[in-house]
Amino acid sequence: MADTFLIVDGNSLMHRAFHALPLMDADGVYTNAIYGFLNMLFKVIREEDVRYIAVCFDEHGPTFRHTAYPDYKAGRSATPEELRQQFRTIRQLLTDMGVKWYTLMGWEADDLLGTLSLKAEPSGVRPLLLTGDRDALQLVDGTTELLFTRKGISETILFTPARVHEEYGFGPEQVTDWKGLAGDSSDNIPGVPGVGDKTAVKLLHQYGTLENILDHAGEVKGKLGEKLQAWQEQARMCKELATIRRDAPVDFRLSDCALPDLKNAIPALKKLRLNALIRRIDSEAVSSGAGVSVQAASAEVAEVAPLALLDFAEPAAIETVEALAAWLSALPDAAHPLALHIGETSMSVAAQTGEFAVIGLGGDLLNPGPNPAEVLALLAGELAAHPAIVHDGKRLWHILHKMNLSLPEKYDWDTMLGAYLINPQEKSYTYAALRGEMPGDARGVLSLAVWQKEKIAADRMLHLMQEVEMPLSRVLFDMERYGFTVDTAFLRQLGERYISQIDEAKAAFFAACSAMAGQTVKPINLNSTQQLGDLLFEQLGLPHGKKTTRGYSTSAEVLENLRDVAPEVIDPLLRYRQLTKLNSTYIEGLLRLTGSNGRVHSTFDQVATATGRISSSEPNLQNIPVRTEEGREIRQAFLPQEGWVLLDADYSQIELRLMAHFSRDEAMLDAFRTGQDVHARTASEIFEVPLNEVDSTLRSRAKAVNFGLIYGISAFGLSRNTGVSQQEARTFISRYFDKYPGVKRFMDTAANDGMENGYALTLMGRRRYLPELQSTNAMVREFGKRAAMNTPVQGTAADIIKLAMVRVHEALRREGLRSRLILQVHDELLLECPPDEASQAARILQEAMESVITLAVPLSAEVHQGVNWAEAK
DNA sequence: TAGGTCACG
DNA sequence: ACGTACGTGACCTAG
Repeated sequence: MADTFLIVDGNSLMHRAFHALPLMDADGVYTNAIYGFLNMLFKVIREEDVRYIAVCFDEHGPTFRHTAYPDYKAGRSATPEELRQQFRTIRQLLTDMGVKWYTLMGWEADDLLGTLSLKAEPSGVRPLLLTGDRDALQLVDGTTELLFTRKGISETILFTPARVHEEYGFGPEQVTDWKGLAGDSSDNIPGVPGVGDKTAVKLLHQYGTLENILDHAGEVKGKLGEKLQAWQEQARMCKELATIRRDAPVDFRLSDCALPDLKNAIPALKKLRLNALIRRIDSEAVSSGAGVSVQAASAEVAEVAPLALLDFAEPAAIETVEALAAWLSALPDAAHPLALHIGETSMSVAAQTGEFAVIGLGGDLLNPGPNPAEVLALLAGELAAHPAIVHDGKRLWHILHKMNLSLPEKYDWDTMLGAYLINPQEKSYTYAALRGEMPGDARGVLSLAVWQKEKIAADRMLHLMQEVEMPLSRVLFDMERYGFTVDTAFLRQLGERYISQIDEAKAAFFAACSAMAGQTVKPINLNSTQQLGDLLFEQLGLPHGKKTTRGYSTSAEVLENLRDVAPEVIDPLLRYRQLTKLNSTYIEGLLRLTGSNGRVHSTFDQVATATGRISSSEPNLQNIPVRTEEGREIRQAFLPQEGWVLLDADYSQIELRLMAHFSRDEAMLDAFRTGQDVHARTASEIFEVPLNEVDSTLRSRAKAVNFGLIYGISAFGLSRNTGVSQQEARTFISRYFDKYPGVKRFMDTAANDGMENGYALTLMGRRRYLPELQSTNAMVREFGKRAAMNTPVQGTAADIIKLAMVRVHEALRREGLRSRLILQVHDELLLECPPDEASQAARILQEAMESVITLAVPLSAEVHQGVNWAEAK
């Protein structure tokens, strides 16, 4: 095998390292880019068995590209000083090490890569390019390969011509054609306006080269064709700008590039305090993991339970129900909390005063142990009087209720809910998973509870625990118990209709495929994305977009883009997808879970989400269709108890109101205080048109911006979700922040607080740890920032509706009503009520929801009544 | 069991 | 900077 000649794009790698790693410094001198660069270099040198090496840098000053196109790279932000100084240092370091580096006035590093790889070819070496710049993919051919850095700089991917094809759907020789069409915003190369990556790939598939596309622009239908014609000069120029030159006048001798002894760098690395790198050179362990770990000193991380067990008396081993009764009667007075634990083969009880008993339930035929039902009845009787300490109260309430036993009067602590508040992102909240070294009995539960109480008080969540989460578990217990009536006959009828339409869609799809292929295509399992991808993209040759780990993506988003190419194939397929989803999840799934009483009893999981929301499962009643007319029909099957009515109340814009509250942004506060249509108002502000001239397009764009804010906005996300270009999205966002500076401040503060504290907080003090903010991977850190911005908003909305549920539940009982809460869908509550109670219940509901907390803007809830869920919306 | 897809707020 | 909107659960296929 030929010797490897590693040719490095120093600019690209330094930039990538700089942005991927947190700023590190040695006495005020920044080192993160240098560290990342060398780390990657050492890793590749070892893994690829490098024999020759050269590093290329840009040289400041105009290049031939600027001469051809004065705006080249104009939009790019200036290199920050923290990076510029590292560029100076790295050149010196490379010189010290004896690593050959190249730079040439008027030429970019890419061009040097192209030139060196070409010049080296005759020596019979294997040129291997190392870069994070996609342009360089055009240099890949039979001899030259390319290592592309990914995920910041922590990974590389090796490109051969075949791999380029696989990844992008076109070959190295088409890279420049692609750039000519789609442009490159980072270099300020415009391409053809309105043509993005996907359209460009589609065109290249059809016509091969840019020139051929432009020659046939007349055949391309619609707006796209017009644009191609109008912008053909620009496209040609962009292609030229993107073309890497391979004829730079450099003085190159392979022998200059022989790999030197890396130890030469040690003194300089010492000065920069890059000890980890020195160790790697020393030990020759220039190896695995370019990953670096840097911990922020002050950021807190989630704590785990301590091991300390409280003092207990020797366990009383109890074997008979009579003995248990005697033991219980000797317990201290009812003011003391009592912990109860139900195990597989035993039950145990522990008092805060130190008493502890275990009752084995087992035994055998000759010596039968106590009957679990009798034991539980005794314990429940005792527990009813004492404040109860339990793990997963809701589950216990179900057990007691099924056995017709009374529930504890006072609820002192729930270790499952405690563990959730301490850290809402544990994998599992079973007692077995949480107890650590604690015994698996009531002593352990009690000890854990005592520790948690202290911890939660210190974290200022006692109120959230005692006034929100614990009372809520009783409310959820009732909701699960009551269930929701389902009209099974109606569902079955709807299902039959779906099935016949599914058959039609399927037939239409295969007919269209056969017509397109010119022969009968073999039927496939339409539910298999693999088989479907093969049919669409291999057999029919449709242009494919994104790829997934297993093959081609066939998501609705991808299919939507193929509609103008082959509507007769795509439309029935989308229809098939929609109908099978409705039928299998919402018709068959729901029917399977409907009990003989005609009701479904969902489970509400109080410890499932990172933000404080509850989740619903078996069935999930929080994702019943509503957005499309056809899906919405399913809601007609959800009924109140016979003869009753449904009330549906939802918070209006609760998350945006919270954004207004947190940010105290004047314009936003004003919108809510004066009861304006917020999205219209936003549109009027950012598009600078009078309120009465905001049309539906502007309003819906503004609405998307508002949504984006709640999610921790990014231009990419906004563009992908609305179809506007990334450039436009950027403009919308910056105009938004100009008009709503308070919101901008809030977002920045949220991200900063998260970084400093290590967690995000809601209004009621719920916390979510964000270890992602300490990651060395820039992408992971960005995610952490968005979560830091979103969690206070989503989490506070969750706090608020939870408290409202507790209040509504209480108020209904206090007023002696039979009306009851049966469902929560994040910002919406559903009640079923006897008709004569409906108006009173509606008042209670609205009043409780709106008065739960006082914010800087009013909370508003709208209540509707109906005979089914569709009608009550 | 994991990944892809799609239903909801 | 080469990836990306936040939070969920159910169904299906493929290994």
